[in-house]
Amino acid sequence: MVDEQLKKLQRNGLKITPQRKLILDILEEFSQLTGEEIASLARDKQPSISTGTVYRNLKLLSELGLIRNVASIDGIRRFENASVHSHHLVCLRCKNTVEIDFCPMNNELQKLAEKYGFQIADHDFQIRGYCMECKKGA
Amino acid sequence: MVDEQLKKLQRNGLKITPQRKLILDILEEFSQLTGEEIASLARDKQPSISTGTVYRNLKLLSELGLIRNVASIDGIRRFENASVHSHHLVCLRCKNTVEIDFCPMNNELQKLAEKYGFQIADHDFQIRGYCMECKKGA
DNA sequence: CTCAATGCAAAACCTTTGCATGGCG
DNA sequence: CGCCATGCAAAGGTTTTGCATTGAG
Repeated sequence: MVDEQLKKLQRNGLKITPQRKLILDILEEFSQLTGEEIASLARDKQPSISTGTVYRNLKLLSELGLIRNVASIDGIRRFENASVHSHHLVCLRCKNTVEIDFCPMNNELQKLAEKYGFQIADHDFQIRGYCMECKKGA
Repeated sequence: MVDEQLKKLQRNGLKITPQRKLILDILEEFSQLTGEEIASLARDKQPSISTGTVYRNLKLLSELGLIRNVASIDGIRRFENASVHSHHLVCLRCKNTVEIDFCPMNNELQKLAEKYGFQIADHDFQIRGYCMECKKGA
């Protein structure tokens, strides 16, 4: 996992525990996982980990900005590693993601928002479909 | 509400009930509502409506494509009317939305996706922040 | 009339929380 | 060692479901 993440924990007076490492590791490997999925993957590696701990840490890590909730068209809450500002291609089948070097946010859009007196906080852009592997099997 | 929506119900052998009309009406007026909020607004107009009916219909109308789940960074599931392809400015406080005439999807992006062997199904773009009214009060 | 849809209430799910115990710094 | 974090289990909130009844076509 990214060392910076652990340092950020420490800087905030929080402890580095095996459980937190594990969660960060999982979100390093996969993106777009639900709380349940993360808990399940965590249990595979450390059976004693409790669901409460997983959710508590997901919340805490979100607040620290290390991970984030992501948009999802199906309405299901998922998490991803927040180490980069990025937009994704998300595979609807395997849930794997491909980062794309494209951000729709631009000056034109900023001005458009201002025209409505709207103050932008953040944005989200997501492209959903099927990755190369899953396209084959479909 | 949009008459087309009712026809689509009929075309699928489904019935037009006061409850369904009500839900569509509510999502005509407001966007970005949670299931609970919709149920609550529905109860205001028709106290006898049951939560089960609301959720059953939200699911059914989603499957028909009349409404859709929307992305939300806070992980909370919301619904909106699917009558138009649109992108929004969403106010984080009052939940009102402003439609913007801007779609990030373009040829460049299509090609980028193809480069990864990715087959695009749909996409979602959302700008969050504060509307004119809520900005004042903040 | 008939079958789909509703209301009601219980169940299922996911997430959060209180409390005693354990373990990182 | 002290205090934060964990595990456990119970509580909370939202969504789903079974069943008898109602009502749209």
